[in-house]
Formats: sequence, C-alpha cells, structure tokens
Amino acid sequence: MAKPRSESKRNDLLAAATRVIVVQGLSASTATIAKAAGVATGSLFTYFETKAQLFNELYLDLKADMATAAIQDVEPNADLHTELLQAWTNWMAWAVANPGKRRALAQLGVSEEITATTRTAAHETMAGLARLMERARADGPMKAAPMELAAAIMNSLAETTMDFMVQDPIDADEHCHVGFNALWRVLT
Amino acid sequence: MAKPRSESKRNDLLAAATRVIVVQGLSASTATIAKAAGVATGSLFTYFETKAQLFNELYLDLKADMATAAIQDVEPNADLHTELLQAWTNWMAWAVANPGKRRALAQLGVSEEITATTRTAAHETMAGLARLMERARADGPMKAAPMELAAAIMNSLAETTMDFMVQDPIDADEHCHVGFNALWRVLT
Amino acid sequence: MAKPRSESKRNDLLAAATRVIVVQGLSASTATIAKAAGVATGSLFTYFETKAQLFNELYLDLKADMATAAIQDVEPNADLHTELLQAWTNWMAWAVANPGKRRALAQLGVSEEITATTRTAAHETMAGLARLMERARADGPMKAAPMELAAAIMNSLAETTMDFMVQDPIDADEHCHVGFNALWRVLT
Amino acid sequence: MAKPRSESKRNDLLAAATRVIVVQGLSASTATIAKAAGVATGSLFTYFETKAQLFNELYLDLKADMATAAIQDVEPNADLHTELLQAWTNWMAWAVANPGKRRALAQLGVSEEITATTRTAAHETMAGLARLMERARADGPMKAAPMELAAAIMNSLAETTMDFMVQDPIDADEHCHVGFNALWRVLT
DNA sequence: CATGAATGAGCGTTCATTCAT
DNA sequence: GATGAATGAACGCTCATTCAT
Repeated sequence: MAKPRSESKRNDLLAAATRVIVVQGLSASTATIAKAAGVATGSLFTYFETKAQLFNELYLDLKADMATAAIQDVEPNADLHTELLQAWTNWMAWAVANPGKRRALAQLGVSEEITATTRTAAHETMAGLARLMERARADGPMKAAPMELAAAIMNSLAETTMDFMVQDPIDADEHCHVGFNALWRVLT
Repeated sequence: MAKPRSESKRNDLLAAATRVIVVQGLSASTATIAKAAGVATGSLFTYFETKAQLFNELYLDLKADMATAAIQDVEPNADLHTELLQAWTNWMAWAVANPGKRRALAQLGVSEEITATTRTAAHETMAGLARLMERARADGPMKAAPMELAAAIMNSLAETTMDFMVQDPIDADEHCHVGFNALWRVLT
Repeated sequence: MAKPRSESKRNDLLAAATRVIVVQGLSASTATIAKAAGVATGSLFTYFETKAQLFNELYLDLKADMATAAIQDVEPNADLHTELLQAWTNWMAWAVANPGKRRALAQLGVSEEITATTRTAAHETMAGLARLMERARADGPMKAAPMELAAAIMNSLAETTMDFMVQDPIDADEHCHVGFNALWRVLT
Repeated sequence: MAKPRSESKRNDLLAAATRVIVVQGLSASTATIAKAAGVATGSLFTYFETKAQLFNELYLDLKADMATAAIQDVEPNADLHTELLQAWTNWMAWAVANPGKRRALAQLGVSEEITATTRTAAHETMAGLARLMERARADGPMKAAPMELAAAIMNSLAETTMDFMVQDPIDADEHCHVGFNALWRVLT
C-alpha cells in the first residue's frame, strides 16, 4: 500500500491503458497495456493489484482530468449564464481535444468492473461543475426535483453534445451552443 | 422432413442471453447462455452463426420491443403534448417493468460488436417515437438543429429519467414527469 | 449391410468427397461432403457407416480407377518394352487427366484411417500392372529381390514422375520418358 | 533477469511432438503434446506461435537431423560409387535407428500446413546429399533431365527402401543394397 | 429412406496472475 | 523492484454421429 517507487511509471501505465482501450476496448490484455507502457507484464501488478483496480483508478483519473478542464479559468461572475456557458465550453473543448480519453472513459463508465465506490468518488470530482449548475437550477422549474437528477441530465446532455461535436467537427461550435441552450432551457 | 428449426428455441436463447447478460455482462460465455436456454452448447450456433451475431440480433430484438411498447395505444390527437406524454409514459413504464431488458440493451449498445447495420436497423424501429418528437421540435428553438441531435437528446433524457425511476421507485412518477417536462422545455 | 437403395447417390458422395478433399484435405467435414453431393448430412451415414469407412472405400475406388486406366488397351505383345511403356504412358496420362483424383489419393494414402485390409485390397487392383513389371524383372538385376520391393519401387518412380508432369505440363512428355527409362534401367 | 526461454524446453516440445505424431498423426492436440513434454498447455505457445508453426519448425528440425546423419563421416574420395554408397548406407541406418522421426517426417511432409518457405529451407539441408548424387548423374543417362527430377527419384527410392528395411529388419542389409543398386542403375 | 437439428466432447488459443531469476 | 516465462482454466466454435420427424 506504500506509494510505489515510480510515480511516472504509474502514469505511463495509465496513459498506455487509455491508448490501448481506445483501440481494443476493455478486453485489452494486461500484457498489451504493459508493453504499450514500455514495462514488463509483471510490473503492471506492482502498480495495480488487479486489472480491475487499474481500470478503477484510470476511470477516476480521466474523470478528474475532465472535471478539472471544465472549470479551469471560469471566473466568478455576477452573470450565471456567462459563467455556466464558459464551463460548458471548456468541457466540450476538452472532449474535442481528447477524443481518446473520452472514448476510454465512456467504455469504463459502462463496465461492470467499476465499483460503486469509484463511481461516487468520480462524481465528487465533478462537484465544481455541479455547484455551478445548482445555482441555475435553484430558481427554475426543476427546483423541486432532486439535485442528482438535474446533474444527471446535465451530464447526459453534455455527452450527447460531445458525440455530435466529435462526429461532425465542422459544425462543432453550433452543436456546442445548441446543447448549451437546451441545458439552459431545462434548468431555467 | 427433419426436425424444423424451432422459433421457440430461438426465443429461449434470446431470453436466456438477456438474463445472463444482466448478471455477467457481455463476457457471458456462449456455454452459459446455451445452458440457461436449456440447449446444448453447439445448438446455439444452429440459431446464431457467431456470438456477435447473437448479440446483434438480441440488440435489435430488444430495441424493437422497447419501441413497440412506447408507441402502443398512443392515439392520434390534436394535442401534441398529450400524445408525446403518453408515449413517454409508455416508454418509462416499459423500462420499469423490464429492468433486465434495459440493462442488457444498455450493455449491448456500447459494445463494439454491434455493427453499424444493426444500429441503423435499430434506429429505424424507433421511427414512430422520432416522428412524434419531430412534430414538437419543428417549431421550437431547435428547429435549426439537426434532427438527429434532437433525437439523441430525447434518448439521453429518457435514459437518465429511467435510471432514476428504477433506482428510486417510490418517486418514479414524479421523476417521469420531471423528465418529460425537461424534454418539453428542450423542444418547445 | 444390404446394398443401399441408390448406387448413384453413393457415387455422388464418393465424387463429392474427392472434390472436397482436394480443396480442404482430409479434415473436410462430413457435412461439407454431403452438401457437395447434394445430400443431407445424415444420409451420408446411410451409405458409409463412418467417415473412416467412406475414406477407405474412396481410396479403394480411386486406386481401382487408376489401375484400370493404366492397363486399358494394352495389347499382349511379344515386345515387353513396348507393352510396359504403353501401360506406363496410360498411367501417366490418367494422372495428368485426373489431378484431383490423384491428389485425393495421395492424401488418403498417408492417412492413418486407411486400414491394412484396404491397402491390401488396393494393392490387388494393381495386379495387372504388377504382372507386367514382373516379366521385366524376372531376368534382370533384381531377380533375387522380393517382388514387392520391385513393385514398390515402380510405384514410387511413377508417383515422382507424375508430380513432375503435373507440375510442369510443358515438358510432361519428356518427364514421362525419363521416368520410364529410369524404371527400365532399374528392372533390366 | 526473468526466467529465460529455455532451449531445452523447446527441444522437449519438439521431441514430444514427434512421439505424439507417430501415435496420433497430425491431429494430435497441442494439449497432448504439451503434456507429453511436461509443460502446461499455454507454455507450448511461448515457444511456438501456433500449432502450424510448431509443425513447420519440427519438419525442418527432423529433415536437418536426417540430412546431417546421411553425410556424416563420408570422406571425399576419388571413387564416387564408394562415397555415394557410404551416404546411402548412413541414410538408411538413420531411418532404421529413428523410425519415429521418420514417420513423423512423412506425415509432416504431406501436410498442407508446411509452407513453401519451410519446404525450401528443408530442401537446402539436403544439399550435401544432392551434390553427391549430382556428380553421379552428370555423365549418365539422366544428364538431360532436370536435376530436381533426379533428386526426387533418389528420394523416393530411398523412402521405398527404408520402408522395406524397417518392415523386414532381418533382410535389411540386403534391401539396402538392392535399393542402392537400383539408384546406381538409374543414375549411371 | 431422407432430412437436418441436436448433441457435447474436443479443439487451438488467450490471458490474469504468479514467481523464479 | 523488474522481468517475462509459466500456468491452466476458460473461451468461441466445430463436427462425427444420432434420431425425431
């Protein structure tokens, strides 16, 4: 349980896993991931107890990466619309810039191997974004609905928007705004 | 002249596959599925050429089942809101009544094994629902957006709503309406 | 054990087996052979108790076909050289005209499934040819050697010659004579 | 640093494959071969990528073993007859001493799995023997025939002679000479 | 007798994990 | 700690043969 010797090798493994999952899906073998990371098959298990553990940690890592990107440089501002739009735009930009990470994340998200604990922790990395949305929801037509439902709706709108932006890059900006406006109409 | 290929055995296999996928995911073995259907391992391959073919046919089958349930008994009506709400309610009711089918469908939907052809065919089974939504969208704020994006948003709102209804059955009706109202605000 | 109803279906199966073996080798499935013969999978077993039995009967059939072709129209003649050359030429012509039969025969010949009994019976179909050769050997340098060894040598020279004739059809006639002359030198 | 791939285990697998093929033919399962070699089923695939690869390498190995045995201790000598007889005798002795290797080699030789590349390489291991025979042929009645045909004839005479020597060990020496004399008459 | 669906043992190969080096 | 060979259960799929129709 002590922190393993080389933090960088751990990161190499996570990055390699992302790359390999994009191409081969979750059935990618640990040997393939290790080789892609430039590490011996056995060494993978020095850094991650099991394949499932690797997947859980990767899920958390990617989710945090995404959440961080979304709220980066969003300045507190009197105008909530502006603030939320900025975060949304960041979020979409991350998806467009990191299609591999997003695909891996999508695959991991539906995997049976990701535990409830991991999902909860991943959820928490999104707190900043959720808080922003909360402010918009509080006075709108969903004020009586559970916050979690609103958050889940925001997430699913975001995912759908990303799909279209990645699939059809020419109209990406347009899709980005269509998605945001839909969200804004849902919330306010 | 010989024992004819039995439609019921095919259905047993599809039903068994659904049940097994719910518990074990897509890595469920063909042997397990065959046993669950009460047939020999080899017999599965009389009805489906490969495991992937079984999955594709199951995906189509479940999608059609869902689509049929959604538009059942929805009467043409001057009031679009009433009509769409009825379909939405049917749809949600199917999800609540068939959590296994829904989980299997979700897993199959993200599988790499489901071909583009199958996805297209599955999409077409949803045409009735899509047409209903189209009428709502045509005059609303998304009139300029691609129809597919609107359909995808409807789908993702539906999925999110279902999740909450299944997870929290006590407030299921409430969640159903929250979801529908969100959709209505997105479209109109 | 009674002679099965349709002699022609039996022949269809033997011919189909030959064709299929050429392409797929001895691992060709009984289902493939039956389909190639235009017969149901189960029917094959009406005509041949087992796959091995089919192979044994086919081996015998092909060997007899070859032996018959070799001595066809060879007229008794005072000049042994002429007579043997004629048979040899017939033999080689059969190989060139029936490359499929020959390939199937070659595969069957090395199979573990062909029994000693079948091999003996097959050997006997070659008696006419052997008798011819015997007359040549009786006074030559191999007079003290067992007849079977001489016959086996003749066979192996024939097979080798056929290989070259089939492989290199342009010089087939030349190879035919080279092979015969080698045989003649061995025997006389 | 890790357990190195062991040359001896590779040889164990080749030897085990030889033994098993003699008894079961080429349909011998990889599991049987691995068990006969005293390794786990999976380990076979550490040493040979596929079953076909194992068979190709074994074919080459056995052919080289045979070729080496044939020309061992054959001293350059003015008298070609003596030299060729010595090689022939060595060759026949190898066959008698290694009936298992010979049977395995025969089975592999007719297998569809042995590639042209492997056959070419195997052919080259016989170069020493071929060169010896060439010297005999060059001035004889086959001087106009392709060298390959002469080589193939030598091979088939050798195989036939071996068969008789193995089958009838009491007269093995006699058969050995009969075979050689036949070859000598063919060539000179 | 003809048919072809049913059977289940058996196949070649993969892979998460262990452990000798 | 790093390495990669070793392990053997498990996988998708095939096939000779049987037998209900």
